[in-house]
Amino acid sequence: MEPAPAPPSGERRRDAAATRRRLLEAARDLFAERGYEGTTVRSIAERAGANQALLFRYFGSKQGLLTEVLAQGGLEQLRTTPPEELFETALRSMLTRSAVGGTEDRSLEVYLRSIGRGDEAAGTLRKLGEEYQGALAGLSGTEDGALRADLAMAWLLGIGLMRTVVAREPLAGADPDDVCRLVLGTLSHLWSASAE
Amino acid sequence: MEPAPAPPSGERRRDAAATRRRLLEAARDLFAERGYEGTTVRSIAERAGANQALLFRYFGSKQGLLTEVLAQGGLEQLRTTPPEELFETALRSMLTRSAVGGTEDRSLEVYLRSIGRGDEAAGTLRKLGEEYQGALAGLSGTEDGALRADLAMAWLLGIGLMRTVVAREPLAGADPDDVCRLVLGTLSHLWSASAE
DNA sequence: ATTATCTATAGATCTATAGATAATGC
DNA sequence: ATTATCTATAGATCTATAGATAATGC
Repeated sequence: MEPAPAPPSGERRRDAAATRRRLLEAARDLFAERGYEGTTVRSIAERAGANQALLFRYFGSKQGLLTEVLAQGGLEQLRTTPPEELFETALRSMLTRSAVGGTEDRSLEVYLRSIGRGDEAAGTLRKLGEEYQGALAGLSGTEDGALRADLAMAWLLGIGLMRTVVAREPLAGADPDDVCRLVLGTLSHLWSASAE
Repeated sequence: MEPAPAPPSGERRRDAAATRRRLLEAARDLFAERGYEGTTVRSIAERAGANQALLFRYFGSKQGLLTEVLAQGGLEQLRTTPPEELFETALRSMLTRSAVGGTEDRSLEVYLRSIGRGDEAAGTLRKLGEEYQGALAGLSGTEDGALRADLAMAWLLGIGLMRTVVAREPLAGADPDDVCRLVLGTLSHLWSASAE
């Protein structure tokens, strides 16, 4: 006999590891939807179907939970993509939010929603940004490659901001291919243009 | 005899209009620095050198104060600037935060720092965005002018995000003229490029 | 017996209001 | 007398903790 393979819904077997995982996923989603400060620990616990006190038992504090959420979402994609494809890859993944419920990376959304007080998540995103910058800076042959890389990243963040946070039409509902074509076509001038 | 022309610092003459104005300016600056929700009414009153209860007397609520801050700033500039200069004006005012204490427009900063939390302030802020879109949409002769306007605004916000929030070099410390030249030069292709 | 989970609550916010006080103008 | 300003506090949050309860494994 297998020992209760699938917990019947409504009832749940005691399992600290699983509860911890549910809390982590609930936090990731709520932080991404409402931002760090806009999310209460009680709402996280409720979505995870857990008691609110467990959050502190397992993560110490709300801040500790954020740290772990961002640590889990990774730089993996960045390191396995060649620089010349990097911008397009990042842009596309921001335009098409794959709706998988699993271990989706939503750290960029979390960051975008938590902008208000930079001290919370800024440090973590700064690291991510540096890696992107380093990879993109070489794309332009010019001396100010790093500045151009920053500007490209700024556009990427801005598009994410307008789409997922502001959610304004027509950008929010636009075909990713159309957006890609416009942005990549325009950006090609940024890489190659002289300083004039 | 002039009736107390300049109030000696430390002492202040009773003046409801002036107090109201000071509250408005303090709110504008704090909202721009910390976002709407990150700012407490007490901190606004303190910076304005006024009692916290006066804020509610003069503006009804914290939300009402935000509405007035945005009305005085962004909307006015928006309506008095011709569309073809609008983007550059907004970009420059975001790049060079003129340190005047007067009626500076900081609505984009407020927008940037507050839009994350999709609750109270969102509605008021969304209106500001729509006005910008409407003004910019006409710049491109193409059918998808609104989309291109959104993309331009996305870049504007993204640049503000990278400069004021992420504060990453070299963008944060770059010469505003250099940034303007690169961005405007690149964007000109966005307005004119065909859909390909 | 161990420990995952829950109850109850402390303590620190924050917005907003009611009513008192005191500086102004007539 | 009018009204700008201040005091005091209600009422509604929110994070975090201490200690009780109860489901598990030996």
